[in-house]
This record gives sequence, structure tokens and C-alpha cells, in this order.
Amino acid sequence: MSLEGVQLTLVESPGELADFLEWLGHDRRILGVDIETTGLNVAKDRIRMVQFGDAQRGFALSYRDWRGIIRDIFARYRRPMVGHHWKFDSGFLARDGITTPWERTHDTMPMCFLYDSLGPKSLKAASALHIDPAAREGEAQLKKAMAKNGWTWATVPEDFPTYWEYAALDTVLTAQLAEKLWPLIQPYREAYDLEMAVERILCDMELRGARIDVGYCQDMLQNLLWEHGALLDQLAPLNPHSAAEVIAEFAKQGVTLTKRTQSGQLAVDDAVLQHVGTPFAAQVVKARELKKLMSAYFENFLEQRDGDILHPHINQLQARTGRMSVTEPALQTVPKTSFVRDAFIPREGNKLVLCDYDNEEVRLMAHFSRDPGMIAAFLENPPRDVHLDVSIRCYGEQEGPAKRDRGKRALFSKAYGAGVAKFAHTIGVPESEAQRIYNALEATYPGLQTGMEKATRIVRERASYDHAETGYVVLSDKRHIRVKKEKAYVGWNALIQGNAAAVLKRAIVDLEAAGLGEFLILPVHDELMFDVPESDVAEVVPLIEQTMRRDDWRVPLTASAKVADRWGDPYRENHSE
DNA sequence: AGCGCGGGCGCG
DNA sequence: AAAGCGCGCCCGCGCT
Repeated sequence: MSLEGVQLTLVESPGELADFLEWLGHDRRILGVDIETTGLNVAKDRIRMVQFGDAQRGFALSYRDWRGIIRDIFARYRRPMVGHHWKFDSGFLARDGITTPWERTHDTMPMCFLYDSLGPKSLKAASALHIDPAAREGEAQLKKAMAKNGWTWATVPEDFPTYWEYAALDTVLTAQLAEKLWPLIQPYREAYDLEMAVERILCDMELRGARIDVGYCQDMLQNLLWEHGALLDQLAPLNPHSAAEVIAEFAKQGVTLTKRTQSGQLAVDDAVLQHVGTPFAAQVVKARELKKLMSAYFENFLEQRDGDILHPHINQLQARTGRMSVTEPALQTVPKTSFVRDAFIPREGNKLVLCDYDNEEVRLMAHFSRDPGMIAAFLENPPRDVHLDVSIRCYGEQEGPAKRDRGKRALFSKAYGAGVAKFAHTIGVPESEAQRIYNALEATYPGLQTGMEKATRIVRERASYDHAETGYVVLSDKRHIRVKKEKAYVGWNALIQGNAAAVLKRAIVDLEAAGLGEFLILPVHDELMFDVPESDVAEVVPLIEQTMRRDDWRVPLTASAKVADRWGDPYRENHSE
């Protein structure tokens, strides 16, 4: 495939429209579709252009001029279509009341990911790799022209050739990419079908959005602003957010710092400041905390809302493991305090339902390690506390329960590759002590070590076999997650996180099939948030738990739901968790 | 003024 | 032989 001889057209006159419609009637394997918008925000931005194309030709249509025609095309076109990141385009069109035929639509983004989970996922980068290095030229040229003329995506003239050619070419790239990748991803059809089904549901979730309590956010932001301002006044002229100034202040006060950052500078992170323990160190910690709460959370909630609804971007294939991420705002990183989570409320007359998998990653480790003790623990009813068992083996029946968290930290540290030194440092104990906990872990669940070694070996062997820089692990839905050979030990993490991600995606599809899709609001790795009418809650909650439950692993993957009036309810101090 | 990076910190 | 993994967003800072 290449871009040579590709013909691009801006449809302006009725004659050009007739030519375009005649072309649209031709027989072709797949029709590429794309839209251009004034920006990325589905609540605030507009569609400017809609483009159609195949491997040879691309057409750009002004949305303002041809909206009715465009609507008809989506209603009538009966053959397969393909977009790149179709959730974006489909969401904008759906918002305008234009329904698109998901059941006949493909997406080259999941194709890219399934072909190579570490490869490029953007249309331009993937096209440059798979089709023609010239695929990037239009974008570069357009950016230059926009900068020169002070244009944005909202103001660049529709008839500016570089703009509409760039727009029309995207459909050609998408169509060519689809033709090239389609045969290559056939071994991963199960995963592809799953991703397409998930994408459609995520599209609806983004449009639905999550409701926030605007007044609460405004009040909390005011309080934070005041408190942070007062702290800055106290410290002035010193800026507690400048590491250099903080380091200089410690030097002046005679405090010696030793920990270094990755690049060799003196570290002044939370652990260091806690260790220093002076009032000034505490003030720096406090200032950072307040700033984070303001800037990353409450300010963003208020800035990014549409009325009282947040429409976050749910990035389906962002992580190399196939995990999803949520941005604008980053709702997967909301602090686990009622203070921040109280910002999230259900719609009028509704309840929030929060359902997460119980110890999902540990249960998957039990499955893949085949460790008899770990498997047995999860087969008991109720399940044994695997972390407590490690702690008791290390510290005894008396002291063990109080040190359960060390058992838990040991498992996750060890499982994801931390050495004894790193583990000792993160939990703040001498290395000898950390080694004792690791020994207890190994004695309790010896299968963990062998499982990790096996995953590492497999990644190395596959990389060698392919003469490649990367090997891979295979997930339950047959997809490959690539892992760099020089960090082959990451294979275990990829296996666990990747399968956890696939489990959640399958659950989302099953929930929709069970009629619960309309309540879905947000995924958080091993957890789903629902917004459910109060009158349906009693019926829906057990259905959610049953639908999410998985019994096709060596241990059951169970899910537990909580009902709340605010997201913060389960995190309140008097709550018994 | 805008960009990229490192440090730091929020989550699973 | 040894190696914590996966993200997003903020700030300060140095650069263009």
C-alpha cells in the first residue's frame, strides 16, 4: 500500500456531491470514515467536517453544508466502515442525533494494539509505519500553516487545501490500514471483537458522564485556596513547591539530605520530609497536599464539567497491558478520601453503586502460579486472608494481624519485581527484616516464585525465537502483550494486569448484555461505578455482582457492590473498613 | 509563550 | 544476576 495516486476532493458544488455519491455506491471492501472537530470536548466542541474514503480516494464534506446528506449516509450505507478511534467520531455524531452503525463498523486503533501492543496507536504514526512514511507530511504541513496564520482547529478555514486534504487523507489512511492489519489480527479475533463491543459501551459511558456536586466543589476549592494561600504567606518569599528552594532552606537550617533522585539530585519527596520531621518540612508536605487537591482535582472538576456532568475520556487501550485509563479529569486517581470523592453524586432520585473485584490481582496470581496454598485460600468460604497468612508466618499469631499490611506489600512488591532493598525501603524496615518477610512469603506461597520465573523465561524464549527485542505473554482472550526482552521479569506483571483488564472488559460487555449498560458510569481498573435509579437498586445490585463474577479460573473472581449517596460514603472515617 | 523533562504524588 | 508494574497531572525549570 502507498499514498501514490491517491485522489482527494472537497465536496462543495452539487456536481461534486453527485460524483461523491456515485463513488460511494461503488463496491469496496471497506469505507474509511473520519470527522474533524473544533476540539476534543464532546460537550463543548462542534463537528466541522465529515470525511469518507477508501484506499484510492478521499472526500471531505463540510458538516455545516451537508449535514442532512451525512446523516443519510450513516443511515443507509450497508457495507463495512472503519474509523480510527471510532468512539470519538461516533460520540460526536451521536450527540448531534446522528446514529452510526456500530455493528458494521471497524476500528484500526484496536487493530494496531492487537498487532503490536508496544507499537504506534495514533493514525499518523501507524500509517507511517505500515503504509507510507509520507503519511505524516500533511499533519506537519498543516501545523506549520496553523501556527503561521494563528489558526486553531476551530478557525482554520474549511476550504484551506492543506486542512481539507489532511482531513480527507485520514480516511484513506484508515482504509489502507484496515486492509493491511485485518488479516494480521485474525489470530486475535476474540480480543478484537471484545474491544469493539467495549468501545461502543465506553462511547455511551462518556456521553452519559458522571455527576458532581458543583456547590460542594466550589466550597471545598474556596477552603483550599484560603488555606494554601495562608501557608504560602507564612513561608514567603520561599516557594514550598520549588525543590531547589526547599533544598537550599534545609542547607541553611543545617539539615543534611542524603536520598538522591533518579538523576542524582537531592530528593525532597514525602518520605524524606517525614524523616526530617521539622515544622518546615511538615509545611512543605502540607502545601503540596493542598495544591494537589486544588489543582488536580477540584479545579479540574469545575473547569471540565458540562453543567454538573463530567464527561471524562476513557482511553480504552492506553496502557501497554491493555488496561484503560481515564483522563480529563483523571478519575482513576481520585484520592481515597471522602473529602474528594464526596464531589461525585448520583443523578436525581438515583444511587451510586460501586462494584469491585475482590483481590483480583492476587486471585489471578493464584491462578497463574497454581500455588496450592493460595488457591486453597480463595476456595475457602469465606476466603482466607492471604496477606494475613504471610504476616502470621513471619511475626506469629500475636503480632501478625497488626503487621498484615507488610504481608500485602511483600506480595505486590515481590510479584512486580522489587528486590529486597527496594521492598525494605518502601516499607521502612532494615533489609534483614524485609528479607524475613520475603522468606515468609516464599514459604507460604512457593508457587509465586516459580510462576514468575516461568513468565520471565517464556518472554525471553519468545523474543529469542523471533530474533526480536520483545517477547510476549498470551492473555486469556489469546491476545499478545509484548514485553521488552531486557525487562523480561515484567512478563508476570503483564500477565496479571493484562488479564485483569480483559476480565473487566468482558464484564462490561456482559453487564450490557444483561441490560445494565445504561447505568455504567466509570471503570477504575478492577471496579465499576454505576448510577442507578433508587427503585431499581435492590434488583440491580445482586445482578451486577453475579454478572461480574467469573468462575472460569482456578479460583472464583468475585465482585462486591456498595450502594452510596456519594462516592465518598465508603471512605468516611467512621466507616467500618 | 510554548514545549519537554524531571520530580513528585494521586490511583490500581 | 538483578530488576517493583501500569497509568495522569501538577509544578518548576531550562530551553527555544
